[in-house]
Amino acid sequence: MPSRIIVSRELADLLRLLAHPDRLRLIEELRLGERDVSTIAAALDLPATRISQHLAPLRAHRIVEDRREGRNHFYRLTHPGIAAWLVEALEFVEVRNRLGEGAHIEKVRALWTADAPENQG
Amino acid sequence: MPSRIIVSRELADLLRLLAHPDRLRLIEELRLGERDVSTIAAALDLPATRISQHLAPLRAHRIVEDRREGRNHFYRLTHPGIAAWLVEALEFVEVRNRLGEGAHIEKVRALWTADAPENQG
DNA sequence: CCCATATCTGCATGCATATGCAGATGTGTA
DNA sequence: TACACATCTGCATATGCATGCAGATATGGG
Repeated sequence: MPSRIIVSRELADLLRLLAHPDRLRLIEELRLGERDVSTIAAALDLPATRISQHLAPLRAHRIVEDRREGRNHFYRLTHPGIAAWLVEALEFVEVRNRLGEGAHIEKVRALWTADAPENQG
Repeated sequence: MPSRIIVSRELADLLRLLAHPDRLRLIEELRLGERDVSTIAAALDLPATRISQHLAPLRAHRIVEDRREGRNHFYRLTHPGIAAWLVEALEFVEVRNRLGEGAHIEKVRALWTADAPENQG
């Protein structure tokens, strides 16, 4: 099998893994720094079980790494740059959607780049 | 509904749209320049009907644009930069996969950046 | 040991997507 | 008009993922 096809599969796996609103918000939350499951759950207003379910595949694909401290599991982005990379994708979001929201995309994008990240290396 | 959630939805839609090996190869093919459906089908060794099916959602989300010339429909990337952006994602592909292929990721990545693109601007 | 907390894993249902194929649409040519 | 070519659209089946919930595991305190 040609390498080109292998690459496209791995890339597709990665994209599929990221292609969920909750997981994107989760990654955005981790951009602000290390967080435990309950804290993420509270920030995203979702049950902790759901967060754990989302974290499992992200952990398997090394998108996030975890560290245990007592009963809590702290998660962080393996590649902090992935958050910035995701924001760049807004460039390619359909124009109709941008205008439909009644707000400039730059404003919306600011929501993802604000909040003083701790680990933005 | 908070804008942050809206953004995560749109972004997830985009990622889901791209998260298919054939569509990624299709985009990579278009990076080389404008192509008609049959030419893409031949390059990817897939039936033209399948290519058309993949192009439909890409067209709907303005990832690609089309131009008709006689019986042929020529497609091109709306944002040529999306191809380079996708290549950057290889940075985040699980390390185990990289080593498992027995080849340096840089070599594989070269497959996606070679071939003298016409519209890489 | 018993219990509460924090998180993980497994399972069932429902929904979305991929695929293959048939048929429709549009275009060029005789 | 008839026909071939290029592409699109619609439909049926199968597969995969999301969700919600129950139960399992691990840790800390009494």
